[in-house]
Amino acid sequence: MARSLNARRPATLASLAAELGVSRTTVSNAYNRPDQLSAELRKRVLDTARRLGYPGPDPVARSLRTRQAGAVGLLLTDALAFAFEDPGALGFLEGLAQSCQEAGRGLLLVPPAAGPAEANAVHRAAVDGFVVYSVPDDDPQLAAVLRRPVPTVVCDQPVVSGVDRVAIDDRAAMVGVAKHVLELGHRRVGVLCMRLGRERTVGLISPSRQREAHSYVQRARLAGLRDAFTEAGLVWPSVPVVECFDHTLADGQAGAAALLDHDPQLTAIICTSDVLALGVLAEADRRGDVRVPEDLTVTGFDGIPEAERIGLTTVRQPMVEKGRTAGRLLFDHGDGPRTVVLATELSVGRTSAAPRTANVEWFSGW
Amino acid sequence: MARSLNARRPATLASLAAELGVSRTTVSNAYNRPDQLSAELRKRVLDTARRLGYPGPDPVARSLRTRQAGAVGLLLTDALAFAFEDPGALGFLEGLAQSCQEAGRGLLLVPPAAGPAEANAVHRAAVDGFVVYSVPDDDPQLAAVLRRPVPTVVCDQPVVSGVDRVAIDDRAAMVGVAKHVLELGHRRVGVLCMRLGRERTVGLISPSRQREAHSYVQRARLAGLRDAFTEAGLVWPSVPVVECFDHTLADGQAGAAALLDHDPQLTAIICTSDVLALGVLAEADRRGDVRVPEDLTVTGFDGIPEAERIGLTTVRQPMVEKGRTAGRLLFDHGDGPRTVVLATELSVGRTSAAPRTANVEWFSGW
DNA sequence: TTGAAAGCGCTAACAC
DNA sequence: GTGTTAGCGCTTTCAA
Repeated sequence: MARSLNARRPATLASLAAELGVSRTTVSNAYNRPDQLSAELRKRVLDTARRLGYPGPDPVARSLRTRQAGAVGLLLTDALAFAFEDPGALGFLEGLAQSCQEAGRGLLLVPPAAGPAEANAVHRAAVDGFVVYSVPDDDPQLAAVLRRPVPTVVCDQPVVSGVDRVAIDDRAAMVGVAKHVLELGHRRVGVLCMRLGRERTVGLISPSRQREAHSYVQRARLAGLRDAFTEAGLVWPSVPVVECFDHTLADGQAGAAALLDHDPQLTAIICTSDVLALGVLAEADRRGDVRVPEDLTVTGFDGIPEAERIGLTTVRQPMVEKGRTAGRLLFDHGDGPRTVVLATELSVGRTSAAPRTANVEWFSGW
Repeated sequence: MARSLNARRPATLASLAAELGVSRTTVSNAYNRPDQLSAELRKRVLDTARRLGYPGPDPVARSLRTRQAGAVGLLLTDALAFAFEDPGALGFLEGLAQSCQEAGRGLLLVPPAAGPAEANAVHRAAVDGFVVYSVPDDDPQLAAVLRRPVPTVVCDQPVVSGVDRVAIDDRAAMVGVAKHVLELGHRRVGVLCMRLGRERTVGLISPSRQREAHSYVQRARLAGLRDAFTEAGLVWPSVPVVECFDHTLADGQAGAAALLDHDPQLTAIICTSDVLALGVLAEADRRGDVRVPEDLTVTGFDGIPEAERIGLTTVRQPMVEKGRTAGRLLFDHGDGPRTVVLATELSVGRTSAAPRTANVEWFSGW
């Protein structure tokens, strides 16, 4: 691509104007304001342009002048490809793409940082605004975005002052899941969560690591569990929590194995995502002697299509709507920074039931 | 967003230089060529920048100067969201995103045309190159891309002179499917294909419409069927072909219904995509009295994950690899225009079998 | 090391 | 309806 990158444009607006013996304004108008010149002159301009191989006004030069890029930048966790494998991210992308299309804006997927901070792709992105989707709190690219003087919308992230935000109430939703599980009578419960920080962690994690998680969403969901468990009289630090590094079924399965090896008596595993929950189901299936929900209750979070299909007990959240809302906030830039909190819904499926040795009597309810 | 779009930058490279009492070159070097000035001066520049709220060199101005945008444009059929709903497009996108990420380039999804040709988003895209994925031959956006003086790669499209291309041999692959079905003994076969043109068509279509299809891929696949059927002694124009407008399971199901209503004696339905084939399976299931493969053989094309899972007979094509190759062609711009044809593989699954009243005897083989 | 000068290609006021 | 003037903000020779 190198050579073509530096290729001279075959013709410019100025050279076209010279060829035609008119001013540059006239040529510019031929493209941008057809009503500002005679149809006949316009045709002559366009014809000559074609003859000279002039492809129309250079987009970059035009952007510099008009201060509009006609595109929004999207910042995602990790690899770009991550977004295409994660059903949740995919829904978000779909919604955002819809908004962009309606607004006639392009959607620029910004590649992750690689190398020195100064070379960050965020600094090179020619965009009118950014959407930041679920990146760690301490992500340097997020910091770079916030420094750029363009409107920004964050999604599934903590509040940033002066920036629009769209989210769900992760914490409350997780409280709902916990209550559901506890009300069924479960007392020996394990938890599977997604990556909390940059480092690859294996096995059980401590409450302090939970609190210090760099992922806002995971932190909030775990906090919801902690609150509900504590309120029910359970000792949260004694609840086994396993962190998965990759957000894949395979990692969820490995996490489930760790959890079940740690305490074979567990009657329920609560997951902070559906993908992980699918991994738990796979592990239960592999073990053979663990039937769901008879022997093990499994819950997820997100409401991805696959979860819906198999009847996973989970929290449905409107992923597509989230993306669409992010776009809307960006394009209908209102007065001050706003936060839109979307509704979620507990969806009780076929993967949760009372434990076999349920002893619901000594649970007094909420 | 309007206000912020026109917002003045809080500071520019020039104002920073003035404030510091140095030249603009020095400030520019502080960002782009750290080795060209003392570490101490550089620090002073960067500190002052932070204090003044200077976010670093403006990406658009820099692009104008360097003639590099640091991004690749992607042109897709129809709606942007299509990319995230269609499993094939998704795989392609994933592969392309990988290439872009490795090359440190952004990936700009160009919104579809809406309105006058002059307002086409292709003309506004600040990119160093384009990838065009499976758009109709007569797409005005494609024409606009080809006029832009940047390298371009087309994928699943006809050859365009002077432009790199990545594809599979759709026709040969479909000949393979047809042979498979014919060798099983099927003679009453129906065909389900994707959209051939811009207009919404319903029901059976004529051979002439097939030949005049604006979708290269569909044209090639149908041609493969025609060739194989003809070679086997069947009369192609008598083979019912139904066109689906939307590439969805629902449309595939409706198409299957049309086909089965037209000829209840069909023993096989060949589809030009897996998604459509899944629709056929759904319709067979709905009818109850049509079992697959006992009563009906169904084949797809693409090898999407869902097809793999249920054991659909189909043609596997490397979608992700296709995307990655497109990126590679763009970034390692070689000598002349090149075409890369990727290999495909017939995958015989559980949805194809001999017809119940098979009369294989009078078929002499190939 | 640093600075001065030149211009990337275009559009928006404003005058004619 | 058309032209003139003045930059948008930056990088890059080249000279000091």
